[in-house]
Amino acid sequence: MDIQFYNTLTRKKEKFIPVIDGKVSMYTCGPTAYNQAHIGNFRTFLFEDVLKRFLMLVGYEINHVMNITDVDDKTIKKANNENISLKELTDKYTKIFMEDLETLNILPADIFPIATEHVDDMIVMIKSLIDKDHAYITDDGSVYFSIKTFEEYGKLTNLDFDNQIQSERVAADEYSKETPQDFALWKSWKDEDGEIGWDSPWGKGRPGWHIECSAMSIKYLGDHFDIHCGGVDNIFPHHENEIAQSRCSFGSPFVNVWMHSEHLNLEDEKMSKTLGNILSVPSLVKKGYTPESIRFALISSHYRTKIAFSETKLTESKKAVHRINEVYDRLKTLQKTGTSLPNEYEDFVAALSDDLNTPKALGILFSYIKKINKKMDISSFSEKETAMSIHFIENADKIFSLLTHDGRIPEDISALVLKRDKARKSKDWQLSDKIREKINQKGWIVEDSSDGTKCYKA
RNA sequence: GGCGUCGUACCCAAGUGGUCUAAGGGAGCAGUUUGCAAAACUGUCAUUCAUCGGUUCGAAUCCGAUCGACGCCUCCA
Repeated sequence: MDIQFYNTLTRKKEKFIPVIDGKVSMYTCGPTAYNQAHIGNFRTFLFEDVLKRFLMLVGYEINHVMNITDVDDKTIKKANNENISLKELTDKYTKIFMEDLETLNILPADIFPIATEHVDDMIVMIKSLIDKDHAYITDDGSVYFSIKTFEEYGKLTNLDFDNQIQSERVAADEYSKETPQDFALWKSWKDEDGEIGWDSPWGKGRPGWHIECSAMSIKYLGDHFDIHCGGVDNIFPHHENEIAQSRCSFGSPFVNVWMHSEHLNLEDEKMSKTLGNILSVPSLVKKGYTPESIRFALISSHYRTKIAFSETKLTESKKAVHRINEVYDRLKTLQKTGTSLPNEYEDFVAALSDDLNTPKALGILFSYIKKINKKMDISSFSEKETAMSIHFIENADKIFSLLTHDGRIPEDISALVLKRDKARKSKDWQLSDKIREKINQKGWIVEDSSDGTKCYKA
């Protein structure tokens, strides 16, 4: 079955053919380590996670690189404001980022290259761009990429720079540039940078924003790799500039498929610090939303559509996730034989093969669940069917990761549950209700079903 | 000004020329089950796809116009 992905570069869905048969190399733009990543950032990281897991499921070997940006305007400013070293600041937020990834069960990249550890690689690349006349040095020792030397500049963004109305921001920028849209490869040191700076052939300074991704992606994935992802806001200028630098420096095709995820908004508002509506992963978990329901909320819309995020959505997601877990638990109590998969599994894979249509794939999974529940209700479910159902759900879970994996019940709770079961057996309803109340107060829920007593976190 | 996206039930959300009198989830309602409660399971829930025209044997899907929401045009996932 063909896999198709929407390529931002060509603005259409294309058949996915990896550069090397059976292997996929992907680069995903990571965080800038100057604050805690918010739920909107994680929408993108989760899209990338699902993409990667899907490619793994269908048999590809993945080489995944995600950068950590630990030097730019924001990190420098914040470190100097807080009077701490750049490393102190970025280590702190990198650590938090890694923890949040783990919370959401996002598979780690194979390599997380750090920008400041690759300044030499960037300098080599900048040098080659100067040598090839794609870049020029200004009086203050900065280096700029000259966009007019690259014919394809603007292709990714679909912008025509010859007929652009100059925005105020651009016009107000450094006047030493040849063309207003030329972008910095190297920024010369300024007073406000404080201690932060690196030596280069053009004097002390620091790398521009885009060069790190070019240098690091090429270092670890080669100058022609399969997929490069990020949020839509990265299309311009970040990825447009990456293409310009990389292609001009190496003369190679660089990236085959560019994939970008749409934004997540809070209700209708854009998340922003001034509005104070930033949601972090730990803050949602603290409110009682499980990582699984957060995952569901973020993947139940297609990655190229905007999400209006809300707590209502999380509550609904929690119930949907519960439904999957419920049927899985039910299946687990039955005998099974065989290793085959149901026909619906093909539809499931086909949905994901069509530009990673996660909502459709979830729909297929849920209607399958309804079907097998009905069958189980009238107890005409064979051991073979049980096995098929379990395999389908487990395979789907390899991508979505919605089954509750750490449902471990603390000892004091399970002791109470046992005590209550005993009371129920002797029909001491008063005592059993009392214990139930106690368990509820501790934040757990007990339910009596025909399969026995169930207990899970509220 | 340029480039582009979107508008599907009470809410969320697939579907992009015929199998659509439109998948799936949540809510509601009804039933089954149950010591009770909760949960679970089942059934039900859009002759209609922002509006108006057009193309076509056939349109939610293509084209045009209108209305509405939004993104990008060097901070941003």
